[in-house]
Amino acid sequence: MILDNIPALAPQRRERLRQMLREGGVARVEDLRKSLDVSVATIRRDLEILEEQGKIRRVHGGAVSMESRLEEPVFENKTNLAAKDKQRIAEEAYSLIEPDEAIYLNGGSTTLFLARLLHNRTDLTVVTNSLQAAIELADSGPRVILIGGELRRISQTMVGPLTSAVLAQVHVDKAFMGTMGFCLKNGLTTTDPNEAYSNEIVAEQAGQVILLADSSKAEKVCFARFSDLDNIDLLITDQKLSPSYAKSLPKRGIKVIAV
Amino acid sequence: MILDNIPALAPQRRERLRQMLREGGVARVEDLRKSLDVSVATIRRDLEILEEQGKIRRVHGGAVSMESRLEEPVFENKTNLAAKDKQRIAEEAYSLIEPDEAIYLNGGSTTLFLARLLHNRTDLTVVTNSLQAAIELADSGPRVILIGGELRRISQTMVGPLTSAVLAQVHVDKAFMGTMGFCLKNGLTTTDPNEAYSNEIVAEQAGQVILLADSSKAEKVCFARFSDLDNIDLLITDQKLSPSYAKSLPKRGIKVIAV
DNA sequence: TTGAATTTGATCGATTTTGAACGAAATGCA
DNA sequence: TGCATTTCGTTCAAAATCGATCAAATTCAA
Repeated sequence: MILDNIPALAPQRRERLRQMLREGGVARVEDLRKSLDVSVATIRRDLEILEEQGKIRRVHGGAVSMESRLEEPVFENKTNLAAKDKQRIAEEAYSLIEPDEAIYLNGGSTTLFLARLLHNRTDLTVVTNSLQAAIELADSGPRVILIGGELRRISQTMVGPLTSAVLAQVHVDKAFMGTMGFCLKNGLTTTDPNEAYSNEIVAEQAGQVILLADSSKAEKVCFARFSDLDNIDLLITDQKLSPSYAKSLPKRGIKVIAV
Repeated sequence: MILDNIPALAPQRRERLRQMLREGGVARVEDLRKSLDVSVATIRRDLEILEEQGKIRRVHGGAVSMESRLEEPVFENKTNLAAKDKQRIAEEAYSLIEPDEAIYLNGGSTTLFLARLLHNRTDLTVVTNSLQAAIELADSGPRVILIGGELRRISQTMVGPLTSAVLAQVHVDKAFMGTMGFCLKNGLTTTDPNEAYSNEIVAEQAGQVILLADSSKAEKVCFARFSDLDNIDLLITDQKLSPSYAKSLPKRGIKVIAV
């Protein structure tokens, strides 16, 4: 623990507030006050400033963090089983990438795992609608082409009609796609039609479509459909996929790799 | 441990200040005074100088180091140079934004300051090619449209021919543009032709073009030109712009606001 | 050494930050 | 619904910090 006899500088204190809120997601004013050893008035003023900066949102009794922790629960928890599956799926996907290829990554945590493996691959071109993937590769790595469009905050992806403008002008060898659900009857589905729109364009144009989906996605159906299952060339999933189901996919022309 | 009875020379002392701040991240004026055995007035003067150089940021009670102990970021970050001027310029620019407008922000530190003021403006639509601006607004704020294109790492912006695909489909009321240099004869210039390309498209299409440029940019000329000075409707700059120069601009049809 | 220019330290009014007080608003409970 | 409790926003005063000013000290150049 920290024992500041001297009061911390205001920005320091606000940074700690921000962090505490980020970690817990929410916090009450009273708890924050006790942790930082200042008056509630100061806490309130700090929260007001952080709200002004868009970092948090104030609610009665405390505040909630507004910073996207979409993937953090997955990433921080290395012991998390789902995270391990996703990591393995991403590694398997990585092994399929050949030199100098152009690949597509859509939004989602599995494809973000894959993006994290690409820092040394300056030979590649990565086309993506995932802001987080672009951020991950913003410092170094392959050539990054982020397709334009409207930012969908909940998924941190670029979506909407504007995406087609860029997608129409590029071609990728392999599209690595995450999805909310895949299903023999209903194909690939996701929650948001705008999201589905760009996925659909990519799935049709890509040289090869490779689905990255852990077994929990099997036979899940969401609102917006973006592709037939037949469009898929390869599914990389984990070993918890039921064997009978796994056997039915090759009959539809889909190769399956279970890692 | 330390026995400087001999008073350190001013540059040495400032270097020590810089180091102490870098090590601790932050420090209060009083502690620095005790460490260096000079008066608070001297500390304050030194901090002022270091702030001007962008090495630190002064806050009430002390200062925060702006130099990461980790590696230097690969992209150039001029956010800390003339930060006060840029903040004021951004605030003036903000006051010009009317409800429900669509605005454009290009890359650069001044426009990033402006982006930071927009967190509450959910009425706006922000079109930008700046990855950092998009990140700033990724969690809350206006509607964000990031134009597609290739990521130029050094400026963290989306550039290249693909940008025109999206830009052709949107219209903004006001374009707030940063630049590397503006010049009566050579117009607006920046270092990279790809960067210039998208700037040029925006400057031609926008309802109003508002140049955000601190006075150090005056009469600077860089490699790639992207607009005549006559395209500009308004220049927001700081008061260090030479009065004679400031007077010559209105003759070219450019309103000048010096903050 | 002398004198000008710069740097430093001290002073003091102005500004900022903080904590406490209190009425207003929101929440929980009967 | 009505009432008790908690939380919020505002106001105010105290404390800390800041910026401006000026005189003393130091440095530099002749």
